Amino acid sequence: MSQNDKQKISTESYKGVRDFYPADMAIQNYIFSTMKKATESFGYSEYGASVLEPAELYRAKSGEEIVNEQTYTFKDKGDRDVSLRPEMTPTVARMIAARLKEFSFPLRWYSIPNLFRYEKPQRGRTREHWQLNVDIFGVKNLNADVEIISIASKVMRNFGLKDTDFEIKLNNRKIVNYILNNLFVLSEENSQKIAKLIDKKNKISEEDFNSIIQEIIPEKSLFFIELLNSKNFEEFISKLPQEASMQEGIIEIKEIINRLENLGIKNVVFAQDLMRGFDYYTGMIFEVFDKNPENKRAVFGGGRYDELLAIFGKEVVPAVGFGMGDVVIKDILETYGLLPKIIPPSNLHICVMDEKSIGYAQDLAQNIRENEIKVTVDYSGKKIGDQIKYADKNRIPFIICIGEEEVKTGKFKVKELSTGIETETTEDEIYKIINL
RNA sequence: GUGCCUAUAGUUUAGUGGUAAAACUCGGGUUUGUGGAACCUGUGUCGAGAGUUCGAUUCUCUCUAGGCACCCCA
Repeated sequence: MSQNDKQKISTESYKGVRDFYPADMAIQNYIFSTMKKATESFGYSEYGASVLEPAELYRAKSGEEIVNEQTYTFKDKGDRDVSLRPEMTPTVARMIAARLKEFSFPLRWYSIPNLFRYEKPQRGRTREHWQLNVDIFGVKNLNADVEIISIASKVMRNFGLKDTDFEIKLNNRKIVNYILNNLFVLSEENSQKIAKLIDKKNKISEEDFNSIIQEIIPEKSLFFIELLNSKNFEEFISKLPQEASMQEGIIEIKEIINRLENLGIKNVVFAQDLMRGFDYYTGMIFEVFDKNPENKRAVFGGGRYDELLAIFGKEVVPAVGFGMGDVVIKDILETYGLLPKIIPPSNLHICVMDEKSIGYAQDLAQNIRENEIKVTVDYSGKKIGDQIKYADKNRIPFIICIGEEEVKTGKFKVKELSTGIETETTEDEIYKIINL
């Protein structure tokens, strides 16, 4: 068998998933640690779960078709239907429902799971992505909504984005539902059509938009369009009848915007055209928008979903949360030039002059590492110039050269590559120079 | 999932029906204990498979992957 010329295995990664080479991983780690730090500053605890879930978890919520077409679902050897999780919310809801009696609420939980979706890959749309999920369970009042949006804002700020770079759009399902179901009395089918249409309002022309509205609600299309085009919240509500079932939603929005403003979060606006895909939302919904005029787009969002735990047949637990994907945020940090510079893997590179000195160099490295300095030893046996070149290419800031002299005296020179300055020192004193 | 476009060195790209080029990167070398330079040099079965042809990297088909739009939206 000549395996070499036949049946070569491709070096390509599986369709729609990414390899993370060290440079990519460094960025990924930076993104994750920034997310974690912001979230943990609000006292949230990290949880985790397997990527494998029984497929029925998603069927219960989304219906058979979506499970078959949009998720990775297959049979295991025991004839069970298994899915790779397409989102985290059902998992966390399951975990909480399972131990409802054990917890004292509220629960503040977060996770950065990888999620899978069987979709045709495109820019910014992969088959595997990671998503920060932040949720608070067990708080019925608006304090939870305010807290969740505060965290979202803090994550953005910690990434170095300014409040003027992005906008937090706010709407409320109570208002949306009232308008679609009570005011225009739409069938389920039509209200879904309208919801989708509103969602892509900015993608299609005004004429197309208006004519589709006209088709669905011929008698009241003008009123609908006028309502949707309201310039601000006041104008919007002035056009609506005073109806109790909707007043709640209006009060909530006002209250949330006010309280966030008092917390110094002022880039929050009401947006009557904000819909969001999931239908399990029951109250406040929000979406963070990149205001970059070149590329206005939704970055991430979330909302309140008070009924979701009902699918497990347990008592209902009110919940608010959001999810933030790694692909979009990386994109945005790139456009704003906010990705960190390359972090050197090592602080100190020990160059070795001759074979005999390697043992000494290793021992030295071992001791220097006690001071939390990251040390690499060069075993290449190459010329000293090449060893230094290696350190330079890998952006290792300091080097030491070890040869017969150094082994004999125990003294050596530390060289900082950026300045070329050499300082004579010893094993015990070296941390003073490198920690400079 | 549907339609369209693309695929040449590690990367970005040029090019031709007679088996390929540039820039940068990477590896090796030229100064025998101190780098970022210069110079020399190496690397490709031209995405995979099949067909047309004397001959295919070039034309045709299939597949694979990527991109754009639709769809979907976490």
